[in-house]
Amino acid sequence: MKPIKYSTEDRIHVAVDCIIFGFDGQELKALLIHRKMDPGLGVWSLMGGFVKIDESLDEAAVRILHSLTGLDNIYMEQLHSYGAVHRDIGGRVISVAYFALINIEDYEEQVLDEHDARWVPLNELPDLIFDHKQMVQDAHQRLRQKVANHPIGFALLPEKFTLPQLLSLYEAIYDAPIDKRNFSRKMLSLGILKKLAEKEKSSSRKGAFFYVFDQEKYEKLSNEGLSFI
Amino acid sequence: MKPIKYSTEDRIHVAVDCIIFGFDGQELKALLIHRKMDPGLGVWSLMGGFVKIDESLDEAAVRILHSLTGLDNIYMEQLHSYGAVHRDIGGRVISVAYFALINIEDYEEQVLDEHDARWVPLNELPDLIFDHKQMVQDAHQRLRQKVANHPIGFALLPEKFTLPQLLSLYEAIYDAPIDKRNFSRKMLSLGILKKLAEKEKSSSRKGAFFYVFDQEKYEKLSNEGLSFI
DNA sequence: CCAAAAGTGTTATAGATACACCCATGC
DNA sequence: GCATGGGTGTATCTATAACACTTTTGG
Repeated sequence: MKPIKYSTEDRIHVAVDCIIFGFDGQELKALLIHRKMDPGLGVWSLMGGFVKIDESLDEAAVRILHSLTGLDNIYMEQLHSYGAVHRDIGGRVISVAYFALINIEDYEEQVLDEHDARWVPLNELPDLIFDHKQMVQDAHQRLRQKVANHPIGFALLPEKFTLPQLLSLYEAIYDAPIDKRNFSRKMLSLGILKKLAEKEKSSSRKGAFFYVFDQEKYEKLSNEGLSFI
Repeated sequence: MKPIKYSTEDRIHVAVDCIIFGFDGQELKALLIHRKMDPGLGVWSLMGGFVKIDESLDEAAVRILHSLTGLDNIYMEQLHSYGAVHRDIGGRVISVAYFALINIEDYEEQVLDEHDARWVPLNELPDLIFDHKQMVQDAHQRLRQKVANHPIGFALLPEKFTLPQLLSLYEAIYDAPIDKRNFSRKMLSLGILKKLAEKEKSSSRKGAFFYVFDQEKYEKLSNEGLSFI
């Protein structure tokens, strides 16, 4: 770290807040906690923390996500920075929001209790502290845009997933029904899904074939912009 | 301002840097200055400044834009926050980048000299300080996405503009030729341009009709997403 | 044999693309 | 009358949207 050469005035707390999305097969959910510090102790909140002087914004986001979920190598993207003067009643804090997509099955029940955290469906959001509800809504909006053109939805599903599961995910994200014939034709025509011989048998007698996302094929194709959905 | 309740550790300089776009009828340009402070005095740079403790990020962006251009009520949008630990050699500084679209004719030559500023075509960018070149490239990319779906390109043109001018603008933004018949059909079919009786006569003998962007019509239509171009 | 979910094909429509000629005017 | 840029129409193709029946199999 180089010595600080700028004046020490005008330095500001910078926080990172994480909108963590999960999908349980039915609904799109966000991981919320009860805030563990004053002001606002106990109020519903996103997971967050201050950026340390010797870590980048991205590193802070990874650290904060890890501290709540125990997970690494998670899809994460910077959303927006929130900088209203009085957005945090504890003092001047600028917050850089990140959103993350995790496979909800990877998330341990026990960690939920340790952090007093809960998965909450997006259409049943309680009041959140500060501007966190706005952040969740902005993240949801961004997710909708993004999954339409980028293969990131898979991060919300297990590694092996079925087309009906993928369809349900998109319907949950858009909160709208999607025609399954058009959907599967389009998804498969992108050429980035690898069909497995194995079937998922728990949700129907017939069983649905598993697929995996083929990262390599995708990178070959995606010299910019396939269109999903 | 409420008293600071959080510890004074971990406070960080937060800067705003502005990518200011202009269009001279031919090329898309960015407004660059020679940096006026150490470290990096004299190096090509974006216009920027530290966020003050009692102003929001958006306010800081407006202030900084105004200080360089004298302009108010300018289209401006937050782009991204840049937070690598050593991105600024003068100390730990997180930068929130904003991009602005201005009508280059509104910008006074004299202000250029006062600030040692210059309009530089995007494909002739010199080396810029820190990560500013990345910021310009990210902003250009975002502008491309945005003008495809939102009526913000008009902010780069005079209030009254012709279809050929608008076409040139889009061609400059995408750095690609666009068919003028398809373009004007599509633009006009959106129903957000008002044709004036008056013609622009300086660039052709026949003259091209002026249009103005019809904000009201747009707001009526745009309960989400027209598709431009 | 039946209930439940998986899988599959065709038609209609809208939007995108490609393409070339006439028009109006100042000189 | 001619050079210059402005303006316009049509045909093709591709992508999307709408829509319903057959298949599989565990019980």
